[in-house]
Amino acid sequence: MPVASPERYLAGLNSAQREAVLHTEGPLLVIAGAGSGKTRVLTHRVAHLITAVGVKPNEILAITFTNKAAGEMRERLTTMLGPVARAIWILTFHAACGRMLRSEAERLGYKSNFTIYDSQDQVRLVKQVLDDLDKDPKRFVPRGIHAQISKAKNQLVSPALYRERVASFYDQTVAEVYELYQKRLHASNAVDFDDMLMLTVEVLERFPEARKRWQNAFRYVLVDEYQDTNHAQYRLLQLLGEKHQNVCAVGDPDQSIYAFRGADIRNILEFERDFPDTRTIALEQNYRSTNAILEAANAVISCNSERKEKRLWSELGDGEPVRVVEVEDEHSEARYVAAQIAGLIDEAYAGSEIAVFYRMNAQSRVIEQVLRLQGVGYQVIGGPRFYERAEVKDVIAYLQVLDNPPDAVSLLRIANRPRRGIGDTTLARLVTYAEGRGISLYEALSHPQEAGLGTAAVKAVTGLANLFDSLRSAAQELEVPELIQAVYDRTGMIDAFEAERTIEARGRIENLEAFVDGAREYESSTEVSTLSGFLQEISLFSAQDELTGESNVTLMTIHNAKGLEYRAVFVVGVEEEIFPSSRSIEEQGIEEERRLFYVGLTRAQERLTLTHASSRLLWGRTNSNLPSRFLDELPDRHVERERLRASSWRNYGTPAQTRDIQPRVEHPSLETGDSVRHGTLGEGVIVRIEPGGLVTVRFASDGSERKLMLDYAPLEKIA
DNA sequence: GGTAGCACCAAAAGC
DNA sequence: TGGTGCTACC
Repeated sequence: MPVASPERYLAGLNSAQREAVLHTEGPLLVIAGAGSGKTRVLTHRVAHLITAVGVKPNEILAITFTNKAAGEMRERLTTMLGPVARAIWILTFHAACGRMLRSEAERLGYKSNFTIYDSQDQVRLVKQVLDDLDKDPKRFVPRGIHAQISKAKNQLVSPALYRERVASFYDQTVAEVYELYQKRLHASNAVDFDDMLMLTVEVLERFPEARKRWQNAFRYVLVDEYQDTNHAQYRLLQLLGEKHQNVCAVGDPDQSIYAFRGADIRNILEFERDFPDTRTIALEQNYRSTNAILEAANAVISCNSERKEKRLWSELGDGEPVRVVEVEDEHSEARYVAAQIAGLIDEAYAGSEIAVFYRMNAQSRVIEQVLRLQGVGYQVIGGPRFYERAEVKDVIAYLQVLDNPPDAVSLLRIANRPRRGIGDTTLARLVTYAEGRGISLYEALSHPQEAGLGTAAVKAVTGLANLFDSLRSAAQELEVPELIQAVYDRTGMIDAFEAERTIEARGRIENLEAFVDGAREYESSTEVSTLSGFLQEISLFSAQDELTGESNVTLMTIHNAKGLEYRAVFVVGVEEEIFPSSRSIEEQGIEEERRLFYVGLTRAQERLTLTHASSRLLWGRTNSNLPSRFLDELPDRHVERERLRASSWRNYGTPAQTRDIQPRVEHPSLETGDSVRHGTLGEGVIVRIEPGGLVTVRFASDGSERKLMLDYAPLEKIA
């Protein structure tokens, strides 16, 4: 069994890191620059608390934002400490709140097996409520209203408080919707994602016994990515840390990029004010990138005024200069990036060590096209998540109704899926009837006649009620995977997809099968397998762990890239209106945009290339964008700027040119160092040959370097 | 009650 | 340009 000894684990740390590990008592703020070994500090600190300070594992609460981060931390601690690591509370904000809330749910009138609604469910519920209140859905867009409600909850604004603060007619409507929305959730024994935080805070604030219980439970609290916390999360930490004051926040204000979803950078900037006698430690030594890359990043971020001064440095040498390349349009940009990637792979970079970042998902398409054409393996991170797929959500909705029958949103979702003749009219009647009688929609299913339904509808609804009866008794006897199978069989979901006979339906069936596999995994990984337990687990799970790509080049938005690193990074579309985005320019969000750019730059270990196009087709329109202002903020040192000649690129990478079999053959007769003669430019020397038939020639006449396409340039070798 | 076709709109995304 | 959500029609 691996046991960490202080000598061993302290030896691998620099002095700032060591101090952060050893300063165990009282509030601690660790400003951790990109690549400065933040996770190392967190894990070592926990190990130190347990092995040297003698803290019990279950007295430590380590909070992250993502399941992935929590999983990684647990894994590393298991390596260091062995099985005791299992008892530490290493959880996401939501999972931690979920645990506390389940055991305190009764205080707020919920049952502990409450259902958790994701954002899709939330919007559906808002829609229903708007409908019931007879609001014009054009004036009051469900998504927009939901955003308001979510924002209010993040700020711990209850429906009552919201109503007090109403400042416009629109607000007035939101207040009405918010109130009814919250009542509906409660009636369904359901909470939404935002409630998990807000209600946990409410329990801790309103019930002193609960507050004492959890304050005593956690002697030490650690939070990762503190710069991304919103007000509710901030308040939660205050409450939990109030007694022991052993709150350790780790984060980097320069990497705060989630204001748009409620994160408040002031939480980290004002931590020292909020927790008196805070010790602050800055980690500035970077173990990831060359100095060329860090100097570029430092120069850009220093243009922000809302920050804590910090300067990253590394011992990894200057490295290759950062390259800024101007291309003609998004197609030549894609071809250029593809050619460069091919070159890196020739230089023995693995595909998985290379990434392409963009500001918005829509930019990935062109890049994907060219990479496919070039035969370069790639994976795109982002896009629809497994558990958000419609068919998967359908099964989950069935399971949720079985587990928690009052859950009306789930019941409405699957009442007519697959089609069984229960339309909107029928459902509306049932809903009205249920409300009139003060019963749940589920109970109303057993009284179709009383609800005033026609003969056909009565038959259909009775069929549904019977289906649920049969599934509920199945749920008593079967394990989760078998129960899911029973849902497939008795609802005819799979049959319905099979009848479609389309590729799309095939894919849906595969997803449903994968879902059963997921349930099997759950069953084997837990001691007591229950339906409730399974649902709780998956409702907080979401795929960010698709990042396991083998040898593939990775394509993703910069937001997705946070926390990751690659030997070579390309950032495309570094143009005004794109990056910074037009919205951020209008709304004065440039500082956050600059931080996002900074996050992108600091992902690179060795090579960093930034491209911008002089024109670009976006949303059916061609725009000419200026190079991004961020490019002007780069230093001259270690930065190389070049412009690709349009003509050399026009046809590169198009199907006729594609070398399918041997995509990267070099021109056989030329090597670096060869002398060549160009038809119009005269004599020169080859300084670089890149795959894709690209050569760089330094011309003797003026010493200038030009990038040329071998296939087109009038070049001949001279002796 | 189901579906085809059209109009509309457009960032980023964790749980 | 491409995906989505609603209206009009079968």
